[in-house]
Amino acid sequence: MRVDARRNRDRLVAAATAVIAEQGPAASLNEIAQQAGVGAGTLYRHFPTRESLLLEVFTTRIETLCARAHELAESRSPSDALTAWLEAFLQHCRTDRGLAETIMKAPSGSDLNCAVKLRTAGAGLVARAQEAGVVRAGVEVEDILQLTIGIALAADSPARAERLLSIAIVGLRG
Amino acid sequence: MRVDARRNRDRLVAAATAVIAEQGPAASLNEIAQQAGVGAGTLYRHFPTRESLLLEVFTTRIETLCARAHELAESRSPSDALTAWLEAFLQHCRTDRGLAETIMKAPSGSDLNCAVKLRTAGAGLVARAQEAGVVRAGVEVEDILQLTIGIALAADSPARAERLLSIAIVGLRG
DNA sequence: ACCTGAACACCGTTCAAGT
DNA sequence: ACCTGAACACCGTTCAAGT
Repeated sequence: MRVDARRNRDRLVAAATAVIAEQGPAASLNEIAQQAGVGAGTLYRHFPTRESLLLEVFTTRIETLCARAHELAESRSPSDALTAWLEAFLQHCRTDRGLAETIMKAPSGSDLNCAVKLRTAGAGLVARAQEAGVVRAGVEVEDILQLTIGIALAADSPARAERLLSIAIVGLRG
Repeated sequence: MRVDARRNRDRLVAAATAVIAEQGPAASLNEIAQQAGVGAGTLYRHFPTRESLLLEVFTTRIETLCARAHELAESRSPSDALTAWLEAFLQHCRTDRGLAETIMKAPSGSDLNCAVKLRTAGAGLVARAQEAGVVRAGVEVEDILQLTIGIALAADSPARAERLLSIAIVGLRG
């Protein structure tokens, strides 16, 4: 990769992070390119779809969540660890609607590994919770993630989101 | 209301129904106006926001759901009635993403009475279910509707949606 | 190889001009 | 009173032309 290409890519991600934080995940791609000091075509070469750009922007946040999963697995009971992690995930999805929507729409066989990482991190917590009998057998990580994302998208207030998540968690026990 | 105004309004709703069925709730308003044989300005006079047009289009469907609530309340047990109604609601939201999103975004104090009607119809079923001990006290209709809408929005397949709803219903019992 | 930026076909929304 | 439709400022996306 040529040095100027690398530099342009970095600038695009930085600009996208700033603009998306302001305008949300539907932010204008032209504006992102302009703010990065780059032609529109360059943005499209580096990121052929909007989703690919969004996933790049969210990578840091997703990695934070994965790290949190490992911390919780070591420091808390199976039940507490899963609950705390889902609450953290819910917060992220709510402060960043783009995160929720992007993960939701990412095809399950996606080669974009950050969504995969998230599923893997969650799977550990879920398995522990199932062994402890807090989550009934047959429930998949994917079920739990989608349920949490749905709550993040549909809840009309933070308090409601918390409440719906706790209802969902009770439901997981069977 | 002048007769031509009335006629234009009807044509707009008919055109919107057709176009939205094809293109989803983000369908082009210009195209709807054009297909209705009407100027763009006329659409805006009758429906100042996209949401107001969407709610008009969905009114029929929402009334169907309300009627179903009353039928179920008379013919089934409290538990079955609520479950069956939520399944019907889930189906509607999934076949018509616009329905889910529109209801979700409709301000709770909205004067658009179709969303209110839906809440009222649901409230009867929820109250019965609570008396029967199938839904724990403290849960609001609004909680249940938002949870179901969230599931409709986030689930990646019909089978998943069904599964998530049944998890949620278990959670409602407390 | 990589980048630029004008060009294209759209979008929502407004508003002077018509009837 | 109500409607029309051209006009405006956008949008995503492409692609010839440049370095």
